Amino acid sequence: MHEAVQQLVERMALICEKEGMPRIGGRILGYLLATDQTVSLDDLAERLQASKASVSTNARMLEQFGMIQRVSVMGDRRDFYRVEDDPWARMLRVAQGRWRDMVHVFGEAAERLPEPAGRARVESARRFHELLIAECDALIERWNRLDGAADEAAAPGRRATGS
Amino acid sequence: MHEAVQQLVERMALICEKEGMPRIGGRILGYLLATDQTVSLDDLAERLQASKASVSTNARMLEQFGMIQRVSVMGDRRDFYRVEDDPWARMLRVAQGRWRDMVHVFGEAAERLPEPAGRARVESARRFHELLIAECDALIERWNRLDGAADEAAAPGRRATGS
DNA sequence: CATAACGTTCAGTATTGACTGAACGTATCG
DNA sequence: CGATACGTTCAGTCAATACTGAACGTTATG
Repeated sequence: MHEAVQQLVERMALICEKEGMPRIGGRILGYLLATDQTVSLDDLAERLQASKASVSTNARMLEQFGMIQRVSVMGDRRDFYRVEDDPWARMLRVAQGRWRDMVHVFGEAAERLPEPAGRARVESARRFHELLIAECDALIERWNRLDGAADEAAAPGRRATGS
Repeated sequence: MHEAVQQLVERMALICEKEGMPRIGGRILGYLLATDQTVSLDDLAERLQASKASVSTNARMLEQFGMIQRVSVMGDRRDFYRVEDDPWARMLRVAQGRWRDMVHVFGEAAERLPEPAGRARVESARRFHELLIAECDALIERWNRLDGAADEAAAPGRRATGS
């Protein structure tokens, strides 16, 4: 395994761990970002030196987050994985969901808290997260324009299909 | 302790835990959001049913994140804590720091990865996070305007100092 | 100067949860 | 229909870490 790939894998492992998700999830994401082929579950387990069980669980979690994609190949019973077309925008969508929960929590608290100042503060927190959600929509839209333009300039007609 | 306060405290505990920080940190933040007084370390420990050691550690962590503020009172040797004026914008600043790290990681990988498609993907990830950082600045600025306006409308000249 | 009231640090404990290996269910092939 | 090759689930293990109680250093106070 190429040294730069390995470095990215390990760094993504630590980054993802800091964000609260399991270390192996970061390794999978890092490896799939680096390679252009769709990789089978067994291959992932072997390359990342992890058990099939762990890779299976974490890959499905990443799929849930919309960051990687399970792809089936005709004539092959194995599952293959590749990174999603735009994993980061999808990641933001997940974050938006969490913020929506916080909006709900703050909204409820803003109505029921005993102290007026506390209510005002929590109401402010609610508005902040609502703004966050709205701005994220705008950000994603802007990113789609930027990203599409840059990719076309760099490599017209991309999306290599791997193996 | 008022039921709504307790509910907010526990929900913030779970939210913060999900984000990867200790549960008691969330409790402290929730309680300080709800109450308008500056609270001593002992009081926090008693109200949240936690040890002084734990509260001390987590309070300093929250202070590091810029979400709460340690305030000293003349004639009193105790430390008091209150929530920062705008904890959420400060939270975003911390997130920006993490994204800057990711920009660095992706930038390095984009130069060294063996496969061209991988390089393009990682370079795209780098650009995305740079956009994220830039947009956050704009968001914070917009929030400052919105928040100031709304607060003035609701309670001209607030920032009650508590006990 | 001794005592008391702080906050912090540290060793120890307990709990969480990530990870593994084996068993399982299922589909494909001979 | 048996055998094989998958992915998933589950019980068990292990490491990380949140949390606690006690000891410590420090500052005020009688």
